[in-house]
Amino acid sequence: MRSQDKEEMRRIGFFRGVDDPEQVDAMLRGAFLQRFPAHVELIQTGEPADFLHVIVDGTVEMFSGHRDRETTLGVSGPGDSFILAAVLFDRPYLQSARALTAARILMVPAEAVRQAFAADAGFARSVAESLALAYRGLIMELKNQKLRSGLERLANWLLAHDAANGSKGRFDLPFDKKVLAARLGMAPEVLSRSFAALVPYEVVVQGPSVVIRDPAVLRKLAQPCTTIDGATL
Amino acid sequence: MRSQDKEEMRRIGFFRGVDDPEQVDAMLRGAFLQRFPAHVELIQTGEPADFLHVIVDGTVEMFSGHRDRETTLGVSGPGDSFILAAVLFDRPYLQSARALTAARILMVPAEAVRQAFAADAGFARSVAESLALAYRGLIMELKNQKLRSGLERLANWLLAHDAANGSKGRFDLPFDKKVLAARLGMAPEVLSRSFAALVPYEVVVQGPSVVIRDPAVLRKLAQPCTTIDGATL
DNA sequence: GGCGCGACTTGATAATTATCAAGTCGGAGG
DNA sequence: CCTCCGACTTGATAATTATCAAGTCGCGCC
Repeated sequence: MRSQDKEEMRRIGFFRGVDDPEQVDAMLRGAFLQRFPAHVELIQTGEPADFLHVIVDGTVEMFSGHRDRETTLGVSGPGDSFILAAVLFDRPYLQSARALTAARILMVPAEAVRQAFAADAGFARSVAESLALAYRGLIMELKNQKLRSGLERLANWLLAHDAANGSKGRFDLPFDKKVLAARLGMAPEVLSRSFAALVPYEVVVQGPSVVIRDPAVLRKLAQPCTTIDGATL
Repeated sequence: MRSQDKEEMRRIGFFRGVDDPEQVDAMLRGAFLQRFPAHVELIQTGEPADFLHVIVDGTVEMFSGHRDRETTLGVSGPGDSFILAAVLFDRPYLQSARALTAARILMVPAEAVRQAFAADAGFARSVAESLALAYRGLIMELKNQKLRSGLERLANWLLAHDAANGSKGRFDLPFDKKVLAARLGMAPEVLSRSFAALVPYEVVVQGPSVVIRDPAVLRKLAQPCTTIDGATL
């Protein structure tokens, strides 16, 4: 890793909680900062967790398949990492990852992460906090999946995405509809029909462009709830 | 808490990773060891996380509702706790808990847990490991829910439960079928029909008694997979 | 011991979602 | 600039699941 890249990596959020800067250097010593084009698979389900991947730039889709089906478990961005739990226990990945856009990924050797975890209390706490946040997100997602219909999930996703982007009532979908469908747990055809079903609720879609003309009406259908949709921290 | 109870509580698995025994004493100082009868709701979704609950004896159902639906997110037993993530961040519970059997629950004040987390590196690591384990369990559960049909989930649950109980090919369901249905993400009527659908796969059910006459046949339908069903550690 | 309530099963129907097929359109690569 | 491939939409049908209703059975409480 180039000196100037190392300088930049020292400052990323992932290392912020580390007490001893020497631990950050130890983790960076064997690390790679890799640039990937879109569509590349970064890790695969079932593979041993040799690296912790930290997203510096770009968007990554976490997904997995079983038999002839595939689903998207989450979409991650800068500051997120994958997969801490697999690295901590030195167990195979339970998910695959694919770059949705061009991405820069810091790949930290798993052993170095475990050593820092064992040696640095601040880092251990930081890891615990990341895992707690991820855990809460998954509980919300599982509730979303089990307690709501596909249409409700879409409506709530639209409202949450709008809120996270300044509540302007209009935005472009950040990724393909195929990915959004998988993320919401439905087939692409069903997402298409769900968007059509939202027309009476003043939602206008043209390609990736979405306009929510009357959020209050959509909210009536969606019935958002902080324990499923809320910001976790 | 009685002296002898305190002695017993010092030794539970939850405190095993703590470096400084004084931290365990500090957590136990304001703690309660409470006995609850079956059916009692121990915590409710949306409530502030004032205590960390550790199950000493008994079985607890983690569940949540939305609008007029309810689902079971997990069933926990001795050694498990709830809910670490809420306590760490001092955020409301995202799940409710109900005793399925009579239970003894150690209730540790949340503030004391946070103080020990900040002060004791061994405890912080132990918390991180618990959260990592729980996280992996949830990923498997979300995959189970999104990638399999209800019948497949039941078949895999039966095989996993049998394997966890000595692979004798016969066992009694550990809780009501209503709870199992909710746990698997289906209505009780659908569970009933799913059991009936398993008759051609040599599964015999009488009340809570289940016999798996030919595990190989059931496995053919279930298609178990370590990244969805496997033991996590 | 009897009564009442909730778990469970079964039947019927509605709703939701998946799958298959066919066609359009846009973007990427040659 | 043209061609090809994949995303997306629309139509049709199958599969899965939810919901409602009604009846049975077992357990707990009085």
